[in-house]
Amino acid sequence: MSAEENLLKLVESEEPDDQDYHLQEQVGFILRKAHQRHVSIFAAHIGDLTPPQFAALAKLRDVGETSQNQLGTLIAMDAATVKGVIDRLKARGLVELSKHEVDKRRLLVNLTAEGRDAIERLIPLAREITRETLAPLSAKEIATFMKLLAKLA
Amino acid sequence: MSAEENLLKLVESEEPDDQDYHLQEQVGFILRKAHQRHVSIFAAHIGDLTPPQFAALAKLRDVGETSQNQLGTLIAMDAATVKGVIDRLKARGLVELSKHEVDKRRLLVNLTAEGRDAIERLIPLAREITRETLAPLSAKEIATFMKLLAKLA
DNA sequence: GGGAATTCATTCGTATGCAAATGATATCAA
DNA sequence: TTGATATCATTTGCATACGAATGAATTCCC
Repeated sequence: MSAEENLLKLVESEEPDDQDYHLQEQVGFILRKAHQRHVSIFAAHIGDLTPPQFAALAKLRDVGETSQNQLGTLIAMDAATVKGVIDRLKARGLVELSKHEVDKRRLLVNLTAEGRDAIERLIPLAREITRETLAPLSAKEIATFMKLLAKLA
Repeated sequence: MSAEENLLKLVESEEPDDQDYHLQEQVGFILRKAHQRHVSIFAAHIGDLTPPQFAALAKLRDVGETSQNQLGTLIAMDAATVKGVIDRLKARGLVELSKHEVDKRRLLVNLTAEGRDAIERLIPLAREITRETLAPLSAKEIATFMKLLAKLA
């Protein structure tokens, strides 16, 4: 039975045959592989920064100073994860931390001059990473894919 | 400028404006979020096994006994990662290890009876996970999306 | 046959990613 | 006002994920 037939069955809630379960046809598995491929392309172009670190810098460039938690929300990282990312960016002098004057719970994060330079310099590379990641698709396919992927995310 | 216009520019290698770089429109970022969402759906249905652990069991069910490295290749994990996954499955009695008689470098992995029971029991849940992950899309969109995603992975 | 290159597995180090527990602060509501 | 709740941040523990280095075994090829 083809992958398409299996998917159709699945969506229509027909009774599936366990013999027809194939890992390599499952969204989750392919999603994981596509993500892996992208990370690999990213690393080939930007070796000294990870995608999450880049995301933090890029978002700080957009929104300016924010709290660590708020930044995490903006780039889809939980509090524990964002802390590690910010710690490492701080250790490299790309971001600086300060206390919120009014709300003493908050830890404000902002780009340093060096961090701003870095993100501006990296954005053209990031465009190339996006281009290369999408290279297997035609322009029309890219438009379709991005629309559907956004629905899933 | 719209996301679509930016993508078109990018694909056609026109000069982009750095002001128009938006993290939330980049494939990598959305791919990461879609993957996160899937993992979360997976955890809600199968709490005592991770997607990589499930993948290892499902693939062993397909192919039977294989070497650890070969299994890693089949489920897209490098040697270091697959070792950890197999170690944990072994600790739980779901797989068993043995030495290859001829090629003494190889470590053979196979399902135990318990492991086989587990994967058979979990496959219906995995179908439901796939269904729920794809729920935001129509049947037609699913077919399109899976085709394009496969091209990227 | 034997040295070079390859393959298999392990280990180490670093970096996400998330659940759960904790502490400090802020807000809400009776 | 104060007690319950909620929010922000940190820490711990566990599980991927991968590069790089290492050692053992095999294969390649002259």
